[in-house]
Amino acid sequence: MQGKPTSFDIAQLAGVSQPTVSRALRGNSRVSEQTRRRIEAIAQQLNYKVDKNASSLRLRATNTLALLFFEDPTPDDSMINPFFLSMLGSITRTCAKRGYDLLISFQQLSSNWHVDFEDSRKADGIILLGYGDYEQYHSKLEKLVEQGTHFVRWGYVEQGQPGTTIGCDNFRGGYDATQHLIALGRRRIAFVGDASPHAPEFHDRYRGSCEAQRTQGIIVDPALQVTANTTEQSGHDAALALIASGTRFDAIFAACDLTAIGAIRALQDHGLRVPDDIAVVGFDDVPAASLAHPPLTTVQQDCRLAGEILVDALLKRIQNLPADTTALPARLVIRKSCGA
Amino acid sequence: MQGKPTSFDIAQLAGVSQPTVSRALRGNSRVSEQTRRRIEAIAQQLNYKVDKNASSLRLRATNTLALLFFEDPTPDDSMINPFFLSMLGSITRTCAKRGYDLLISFQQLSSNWHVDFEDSRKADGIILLGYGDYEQYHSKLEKLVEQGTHFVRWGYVEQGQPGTTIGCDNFRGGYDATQHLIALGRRRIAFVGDASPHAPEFHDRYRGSCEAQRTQGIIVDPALQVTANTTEQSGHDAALALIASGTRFDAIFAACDLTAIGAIRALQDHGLRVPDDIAVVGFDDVPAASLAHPPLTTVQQDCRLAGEILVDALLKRIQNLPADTTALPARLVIRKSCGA
DNA sequence: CAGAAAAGGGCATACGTATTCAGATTATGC
DNA sequence: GCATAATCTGAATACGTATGCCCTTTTCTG
Repeated sequence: MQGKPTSFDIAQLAGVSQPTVSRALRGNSRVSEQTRRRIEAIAQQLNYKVDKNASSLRLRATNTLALLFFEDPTPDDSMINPFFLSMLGSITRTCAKRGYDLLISFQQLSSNWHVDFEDSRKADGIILLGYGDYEQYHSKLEKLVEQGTHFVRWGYVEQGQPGTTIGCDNFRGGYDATQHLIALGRRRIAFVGDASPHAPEFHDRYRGSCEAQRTQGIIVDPALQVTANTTEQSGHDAALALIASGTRFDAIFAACDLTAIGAIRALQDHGLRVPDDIAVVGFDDVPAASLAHPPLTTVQQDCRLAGEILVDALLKRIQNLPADTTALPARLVIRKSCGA
Repeated sequence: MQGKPTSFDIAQLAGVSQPTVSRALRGNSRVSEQTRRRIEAIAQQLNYKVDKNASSLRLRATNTLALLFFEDPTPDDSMINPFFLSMLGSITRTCAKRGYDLLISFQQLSSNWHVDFEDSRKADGIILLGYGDYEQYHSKLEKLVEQGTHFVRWGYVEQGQPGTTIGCDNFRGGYDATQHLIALGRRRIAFVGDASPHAPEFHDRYRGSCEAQRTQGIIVDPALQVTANTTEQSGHDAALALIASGTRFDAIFAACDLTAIGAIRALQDHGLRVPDDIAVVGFDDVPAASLAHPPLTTVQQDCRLAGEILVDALLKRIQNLPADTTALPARLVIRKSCGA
């Protein structure tokens, strides 16, 4: 025997056949306790590990999940939205707990990811993470369903969508954030983010914000909606545009924390005090939110829970059990930036 | 044919044998251009993908790398050092560029990671990332070498270590950071971080700092070294301890940015102005560093470059080519927190 | 104590691909 | 025109594991 030992090597040393080794190590009840122990001892001694490739080939299952990140607008290498990074941490850990390996991959939304991982049997199922143009996304999801690929998705939650989606209650988050600003006496609340239906999560946050305003008798001014993507730079630029427009405003609800942080920087650069002159609320509660100056009030998405639910939902789907599309609660975290 | 198509299915439709399909799709020159095209067309049409498990089994190569994170002290789920997250981004992208998949896994330094991934043929090699007690680490590295496992490591750079290590010039980084503080007129420079040889990266940063001080005729006061780990909380606590000790100090060099940020918070909570009263320099240049208030002067490690080099070095090792242990330059990034 | 059932283990084979070796066909050189 | 080389393709097989099926031995059961 040279190279890594195989089940045949173990079998020979244990004086049994190869199938017996396989059965023993997999816990098949048809091998006696005594034999099993002997085999296990020898396997351990030789540092034998089951060859995952051969095993997966035979079992038609890889015990591996694939995590696909989409980054539509950012050809820039370095930046990953910290919110997704936090989720990644939770997903990784949950996979480990469940005995699965995790394959990760960054994809352009436009590429052919939807016909790769499972078709080549690299993974038993895939988790989709990321923002992007929903139209483009949606059609690919349908293809995944059609192919019978197992997948779950983090994002915009709507019953009747293809597959299982886990997301947060963006509408409610937007509502609560805005409600908070109103309670602080703010009346001219700007929305910095993509309010178009192409970005349904952000669209929902915006809708929630509008609803809260209407409930309080505030007439929503379209001039207060400034489009930005999820980067700090974009938030900075949008805030500058807002200031330049001359529209009066006393608060900003930003579609995500990075945007909010960028906006705060722009405000401060213009001598506006946060929160005294302009109150700001973000969304996500990324680690940087509490570090911002002033600390950012934001709507927290529970990454840890989300990661767990995503993985568990996917595992259910892999076993062909039903897994429901679910909206997790969004929780307002009040910090200093919205005023006392 | 039911289920996913195999090379036999393609062969039948193309009127050739299975081996010909395999050869055609792998670009073996011994199949005619015409035949290849026909086979490729049919494969595409049926959405045929090579079964990775079967392929890997046969080729004894997986086209997959494994990334192992160590988190020694942190049983806390949520926190991953953002520096490593940045590196993760770069590693992932480089893997993709090189046509490799990436398997990621979080491990306790004490677990048996060193006999898992490659033995079970899940990956062709592994990348090790993370801080931890070097003693424990070192012995496992030796075992990896002994087993012939392909690996590269990010961390403390020293010629003659087992395997290939890529790291940054921590000594130089510490030197430059401290030199900068001295140039600003600071003379009582505290080090917040683990200065023990068990944490050789940080130890080197400390040594560099001491060297810079000595060069300028400053006598290093051991009372100014306060131990902390890499978390914000720990930096906060260490700064409090330093203040409580009554030792006079006018600057802090923190072993990493999170520690620095925590320390700044503690200083500010005590009414000390940063940088006016106490100048602070960090290490890593994580995204949060520029967001901190005031923006943090720090020593940048080039994550993007590091990730690329790690992957490429590992690929070399997998091909049994030499891959040198390398120290990348550390670059001081001056921001506001160290005074004008 | 006979017959049946249960327990334990081996034989053969399948999973899907890639390569070695040999055969077949066509082109080339003299 | 024949030998030789060059080009293309197929048959057989190996990679390492897991399981259906069958056979042997032991243990019940009445």
